[in-house]
Amino acid sequence: MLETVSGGSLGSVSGSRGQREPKYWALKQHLLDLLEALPAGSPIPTERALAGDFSVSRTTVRQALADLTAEGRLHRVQGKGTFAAEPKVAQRLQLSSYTEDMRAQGREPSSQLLEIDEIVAEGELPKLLGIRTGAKVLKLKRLRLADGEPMAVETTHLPLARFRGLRKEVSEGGSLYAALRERYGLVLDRAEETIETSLAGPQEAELLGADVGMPVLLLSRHSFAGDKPVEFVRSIYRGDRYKFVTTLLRP
Amino acid sequence: MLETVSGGSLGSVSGSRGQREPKYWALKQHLLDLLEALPAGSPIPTERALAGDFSVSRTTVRQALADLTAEGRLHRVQGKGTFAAEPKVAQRLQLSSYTEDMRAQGREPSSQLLEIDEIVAEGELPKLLGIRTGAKVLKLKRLRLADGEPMAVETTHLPLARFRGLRKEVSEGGSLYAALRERYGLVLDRAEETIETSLAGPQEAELLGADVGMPVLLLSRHSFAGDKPVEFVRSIYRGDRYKFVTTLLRP
DNA sequence: CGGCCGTTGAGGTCTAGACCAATAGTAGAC
DNA sequence: GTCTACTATTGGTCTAGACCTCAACGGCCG
Repeated sequence: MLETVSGGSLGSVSGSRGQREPKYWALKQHLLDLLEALPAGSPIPTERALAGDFSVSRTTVRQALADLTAEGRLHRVQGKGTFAAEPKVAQRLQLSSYTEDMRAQGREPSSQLLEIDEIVAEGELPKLLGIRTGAKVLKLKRLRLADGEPMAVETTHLPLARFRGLRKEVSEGGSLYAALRERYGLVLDRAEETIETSLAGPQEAELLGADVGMPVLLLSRHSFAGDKPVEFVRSIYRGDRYKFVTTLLRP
Repeated sequence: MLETVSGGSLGSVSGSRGQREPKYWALKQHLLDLLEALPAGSPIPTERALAGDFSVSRTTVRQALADLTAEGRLHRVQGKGTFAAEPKVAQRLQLSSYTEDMRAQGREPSSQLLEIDEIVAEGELPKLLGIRTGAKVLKLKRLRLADGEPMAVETTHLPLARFRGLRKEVSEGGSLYAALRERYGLVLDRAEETIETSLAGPQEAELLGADVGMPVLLLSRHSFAGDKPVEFVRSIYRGDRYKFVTTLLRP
């Protein structure tokens, strides 16, 4: 049976902390307690059951569930139910390829090439890649996976003029960084990264197997080899399943 | 007058992309277009006005507004209205004090000491600080500001035994890192940081002047001086206003 | 046996309206 | 003139119910 500690139901808690305590918030706290004792993947009661048990409307239940889903504590599947989510996986912030990153964590990396195109540089791209507006840019869009699970959607931009033939190589499934190193003799030695939050749109949500509106981590990487810009990458990671780890050293 | 490009209203868009296009999503896209042309701080129409103009229920309008608020595009104030939000501010990821960080960006840093307590180490804390369970820990909770704006809520844990007298020093407004350096001869030379997403709870939201449920960046920092752990910090940053920047070098 | 199909039940979207809480302006009392 | 109290307006919470899509199960038919 589901009950709060404070008496009968969730209703009118307005005496405990001297302030408002919305019902959806109380329900959320209760579900958090419940989740403590639940292994990942366990189903939790249905929306309608929770509404009945706690004598609130389904809308109120959904407000609590939406919060917990956005926090990465729940996983919802239409037609099936709502389940306790998996814990987060760490992603090391370092100047290495995706493949190296994942291997170092004992996960099996793979990629799906979603899109490969030659586009015309405009907006912020010319400045970032050190080329003129209108120059050709190689745009790569890849879905990154670890152990078969979608991890991130990565969009890479490279100046096409410097890397003739790269398109063919990457199309055939080669590693981008390996091709840069072996074919062009380039080793990336510096990168500027920014990390910020955003929300998953329908396209990203579908690719990542996530829910629309889920918080994501937006990672932008601007890489250099010998002070010349080589690539500009924007990656979208599921915020509920991944976190970034970095080690800082005093110079 | 507010109108979509596709005819009269948002209703029944179901022919455009062969799939569902929820009304709240269409409204959200429309508002994003509107925000493009709006300076930060401008008010947008009220919930009831939007509901009327687009012939949808207020609940549907609120779903669109909640998304945009979580994305940091809108700022909502009860009793006043809904406004276009400010753009993000960068926060450099480096092994330095908050004060140094902010100064380097030309912002005036300040702090408010919210809480200072001696607690007993339990859970993960003993391992992180290299002490035994039950040992005393100095817990500092501070609100970090830049130019008077709340930036983050920072909770620091230090092993009390190594730093007798630190409590008094910090209570009197001294800089923590300066005290460690000058009084205990300690220079932090390494830190492990993790960055992940979370949602603001009522307490953090109030301190940060943000809305409950807004995505936040949760930064954990584990700092060392000569291989001995010195502090463990958890900071909560507003995800809509700050992003983290770091430079990575090939060793 | 195997595939089709309807039923059941889950979450997803949406409505129309209610009351609460905070804000800001205004009219009246002193 | 100033202060207080009222009121209109805003977002915040909540209800009770509707209809949708999607997934799983099971029985019927070939």
